[in-house]
Amino acid sequence: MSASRTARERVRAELIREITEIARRHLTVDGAAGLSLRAVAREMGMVSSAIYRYFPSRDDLLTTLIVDGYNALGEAVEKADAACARDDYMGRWLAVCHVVRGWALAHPHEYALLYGSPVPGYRAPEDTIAPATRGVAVYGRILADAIAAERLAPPAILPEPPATITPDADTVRTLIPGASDDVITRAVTAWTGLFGMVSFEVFGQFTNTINHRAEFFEHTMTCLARLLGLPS
Amino acid sequence: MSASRTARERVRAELIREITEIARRHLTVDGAAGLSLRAVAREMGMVSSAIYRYFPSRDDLLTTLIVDGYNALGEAVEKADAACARDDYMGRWLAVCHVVRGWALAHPHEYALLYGSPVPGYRAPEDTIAPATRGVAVYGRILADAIAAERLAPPAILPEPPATITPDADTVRTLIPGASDDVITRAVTAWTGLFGMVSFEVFGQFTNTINHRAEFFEHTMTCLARLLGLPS
DNA sequence: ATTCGTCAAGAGCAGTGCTCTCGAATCCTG
DNA sequence: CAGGATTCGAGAGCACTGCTCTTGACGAAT
Repeated sequence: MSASRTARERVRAELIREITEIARRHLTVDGAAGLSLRAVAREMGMVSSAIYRYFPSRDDLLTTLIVDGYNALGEAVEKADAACARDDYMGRWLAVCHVVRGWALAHPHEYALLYGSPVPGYRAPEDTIAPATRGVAVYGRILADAIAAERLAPPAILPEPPATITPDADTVRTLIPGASDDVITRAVTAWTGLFGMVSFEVFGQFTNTINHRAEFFEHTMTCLARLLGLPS
Repeated sequence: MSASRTARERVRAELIREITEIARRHLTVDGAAGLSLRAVAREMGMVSSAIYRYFPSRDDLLTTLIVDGYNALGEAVEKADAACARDDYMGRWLAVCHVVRGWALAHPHEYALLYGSPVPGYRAPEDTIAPATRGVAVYGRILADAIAAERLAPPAILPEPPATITPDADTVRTLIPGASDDVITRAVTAWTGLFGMVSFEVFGQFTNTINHRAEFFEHTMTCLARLLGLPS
């Protein structure tokens, strides 16, 4: 029962892989709503009903694509972070920002699937939340490292967060050990700022407005880092 | 040719109104992908082909819904701003934030249509860009008023933006007269931060993480205002 | 009163997700 | 190795979608 037992299981795993591969290609071309089980089956030389042997519904196929997307982005984030000097906290943050933006621009439909409007009658299953935390876990590690090295110096321009959010901050603190409530809220603000910026760009909110987007992005992410207190 | 010429045009306008009304109700219930021309026609006691007398395609119906959405949100923003003292710049900004968040939570599918992933093969026509600027115009006016009153004092914790983005800043400056490039970038950062936060909440990115969302939102928006330099 | 434009209705096309049944191929067990 | 159990692909079919085209009826202008 190591990698593959029977021949049937081998071909089954291979078929599942091939289906998701074709589906991902259709997704990147036509978007989530254009993903058709019948079209995938047609391309595989199968009949549509045969697909249902491998994916009980279209939503399940979509779910694995979402999971794959989170993993792909998460892995890219991990690699970008790993390529930086451990004590270059600002560089690590900017690397994460750039790889998120780059991945989103390279795979806009997949990005939309992860961070855009949820698809129609689709309910996000439990399987998606674990891989979804992969990217933000890296982010938390960067901040935790900076805190541990006493290099995080957030500028004292903000009011203290209300005590109401302490329980929520506790949840986030599992990702950023040692962070105060103030740092937690700054961290979430910067994180949502990153994705807000990327979403605005990917979803076309910047058309006819911001054209030097790479430079603009670079600068605004640096600003968010400053708000966070990351050392330059 | 004043309000209504012939009886035929009257009933035609009324039918268009009724179709969009039913379509909007279907939209808020089932989402954009669940919006079906046939279902709308069925509810009106019409046959599906009759709808095409009034909307040449499903995308055109969607476009008017998008335009209506931008106008509804824009009008809400305008009203919220108008209800504040003109020199309470922080209050006006927070009012805008709250009304955006409230409207998004009350109409998640419509919000997704405006600020989420663009629908499948749908290309945003020109008609949508004008109403889309209604909300951000209010935002620009708030900042412009604060600048004119010399009450905008952004904390000097950020690096100067690169000169590359000056042409883009010029474009935004038509909305915020008198703003420096630095203020412009801060303003865009705060604006995307607002929508990033709202999108994360509406699209379910905060589930199992941030639960005291109203308080959290209030605080983070205050932080963004501080970054902007709005007086408390 | 007749002509002309507008309209609702219906049939129809091509496509979708999904279910069911039916042989055939494959696997596991005796 | 043989037989029963599982799994699988194929096909038909249901209910639904957006959209097109034709047909016949109604109302308004000439």
